[in-house]
Amino acid sequence: MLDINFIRENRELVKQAMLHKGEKNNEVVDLVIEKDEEWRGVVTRVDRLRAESNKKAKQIGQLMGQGKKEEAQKLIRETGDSKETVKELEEKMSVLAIERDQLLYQIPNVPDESVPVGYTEEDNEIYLSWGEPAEEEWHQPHWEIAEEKKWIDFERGAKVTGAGFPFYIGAMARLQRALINFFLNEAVEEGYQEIQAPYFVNEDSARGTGQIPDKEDMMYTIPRDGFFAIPTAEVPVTNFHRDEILSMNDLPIYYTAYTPCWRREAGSYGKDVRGLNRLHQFDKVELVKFVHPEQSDAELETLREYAESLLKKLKLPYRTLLMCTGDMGFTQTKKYDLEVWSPGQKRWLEVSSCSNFGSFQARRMQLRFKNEKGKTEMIHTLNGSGLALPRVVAAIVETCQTEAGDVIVPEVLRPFMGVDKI
RNA sequence: GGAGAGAUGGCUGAGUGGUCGAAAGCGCUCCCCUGCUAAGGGAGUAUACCCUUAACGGGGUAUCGAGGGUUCGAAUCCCUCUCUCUCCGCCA
Repeated sequence: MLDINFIRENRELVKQAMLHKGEKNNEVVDLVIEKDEEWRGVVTRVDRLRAESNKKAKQIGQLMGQGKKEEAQKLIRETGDSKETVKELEEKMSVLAIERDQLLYQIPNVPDESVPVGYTEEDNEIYLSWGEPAEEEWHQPHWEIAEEKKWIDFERGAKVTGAGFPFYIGAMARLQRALINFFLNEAVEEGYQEIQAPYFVNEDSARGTGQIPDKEDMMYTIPRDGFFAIPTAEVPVTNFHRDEILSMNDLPIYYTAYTPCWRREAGSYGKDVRGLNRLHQFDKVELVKFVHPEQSDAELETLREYAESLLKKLKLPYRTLLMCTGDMGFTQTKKYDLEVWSPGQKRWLEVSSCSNFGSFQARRMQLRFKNEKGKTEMIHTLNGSGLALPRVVAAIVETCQTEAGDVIVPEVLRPFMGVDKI
């Protein structure tokens, strides 16, 4: 969420930002400022009343200590009338705070100045392209190749669990394991600390990274225990430092984690969901950064460059999009999407999304650090995929297939695969 | 799953109804002393919010695992929950 004081001082900027992100109901900005003013008024009254009764209680304590029981009794009789008022006001105060926060949660992060203003994916900017997308007609979509080679079993996955939960078999299972190892090794080499995270999180964590309240439907729930199956490692890893105050010397912190990801993907059907394009369970290696606010712009660029380097090493043609204001999501200030070329489908597939969240997530999580002046300040968080597996697998299978039908294993994966072709 | 013990500031640890936001020690920061890494002396050292100030600052409120209750007054008493530890059971 945004800082209420920032909103107060930048009312028009925040309203404008909401319009740019495609949120038409920007009068919530005015409402939250009104609500905050009301809340502050009540806080002031409560604080004053409590100060009075604290003072009296202290006097009574002193009198009791000196043995002046009768004088104390007299004072005790005088109290009590303000007690009711305090109680009423306290209730009002907490109701107002909740109402204010609910409004606050509806206000998205403000996009960075460098982000193009736009409302559909047409408005995203092609930031750069790498490699020559294969155009030959004989390239098959990966689901055909996988079926011929018996590499992926969607039917049995559907029988055992449901649609979108495939089995990977033999060389395909091995390829996934190879990619996980390759991605983790590269990340560690780059200076990210490898961590293994829980696959379920509680409600506070889901709120910390912003899945709740705005993207609640994306997650699978375990209601009996109040858990959510993680939709991305971003959730447990970013929440790792929730409610902490870090020292400036700790920064920057880089983490990488491999986890499966579960997404309900409610309401998405059609040709986009064929094969590995969109699954309910998939594997991903995630990258998370905690950085000094002044560094986050530069850190986003190095994050993007690192993610791109993985595609280069796999020799998969890709392009990088700078997402426009309307297409980049609620919590981000700036976001790049990396899309790999799928020669069998003749389309681009998103395999990574690198985002800067500024202090938006940190404020929800109360994740702070002591700055140069010894003051506590919100940290900036960033994350990116490095990378999401299924579409990379699809791209490898389609791109590296020869006309004869073999799939040539990318060189960097051969140490993990043990073979040159599958 | 059953039984018991516990949760206090960066850490260790005192505190069982009143002047406790909290002793003491350690750590850390600054200053003093000392002619050289040591030792000693002094001061400071949580977080959030409100009011006030141009600012430095000042005043106030809340927080001793979380939430609720009793009381003029709660770290301290009562209730609920969470977590940690020990023992038993079960188990990859």
